[in-house]
Amino acid sequence: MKIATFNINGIKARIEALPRWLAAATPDVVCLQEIKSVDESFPREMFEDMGYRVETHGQKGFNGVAILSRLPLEEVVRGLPGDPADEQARWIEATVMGAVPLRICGLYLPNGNPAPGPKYDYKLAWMARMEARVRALLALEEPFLCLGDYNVIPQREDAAKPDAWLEDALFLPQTRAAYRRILNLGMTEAFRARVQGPGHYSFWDYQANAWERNNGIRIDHVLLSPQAADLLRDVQIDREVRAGDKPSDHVPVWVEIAA
DNA sequence: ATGGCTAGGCTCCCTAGA
Repeated sequence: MKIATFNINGIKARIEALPRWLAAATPDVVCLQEIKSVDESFPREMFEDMGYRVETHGQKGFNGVAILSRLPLEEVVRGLPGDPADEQARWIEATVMGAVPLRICGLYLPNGNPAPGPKYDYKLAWMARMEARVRALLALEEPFLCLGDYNVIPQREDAAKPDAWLEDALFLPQTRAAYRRILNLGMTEAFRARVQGPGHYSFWDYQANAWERNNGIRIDHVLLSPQAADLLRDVQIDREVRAGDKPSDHVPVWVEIAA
């Protein structure tokens, strides 16, 4: 089963590029971030016509996440548990009903800039809530994945110019430590389980010819529970998508799972 | 890089992104 994450930076703006990638890559499950749409405005029929079930958790203007799946989805949860007052649409969970039921968590972790400040406080609080949710899911001892736009640069090798990010919310020591706390619960980061070394990115800024200069960062990640890590067969970053017509500033990242 | 571009709001400039 091929499972992907893709921050599309607006469903309306990606109304051609997203179906183009789906047709070429044929993923079974896709977690989308930054749909920038309310549920009622999401063009679900377009994806249903391509064979996908569609579950959205949108909001007006910003954020918004969704799951597309060729297999039935059950037990959909919208919103990251732990703060009923949080109105930002950044988390959606569902169980993909294949031969092995697979819990999928699609996430759009807060950017957090500028740091320090209230936006950074929100990022760290959100990461603490995610840690609690992952801890609860791990207790079930079942295969599950948390994939999405983490807005975390894990290590220096994950940025073309790491020194430019030292004061940024994506790369501050506190951010990286909070991310490691989630990994240290027992989660496996799929890409680094398979690929070593620098030069692998998932985001290139629209500004300053960042793509042409390969000035990128790797911030879109797939985390696997121990039972899901047992099933990992492949992981890829579809970097060539960034060179297509009217691209998102992120590219898809996907895993192949033996399930 | 004190923001060079992109997206969405309900706009003719603002916020937000990373």
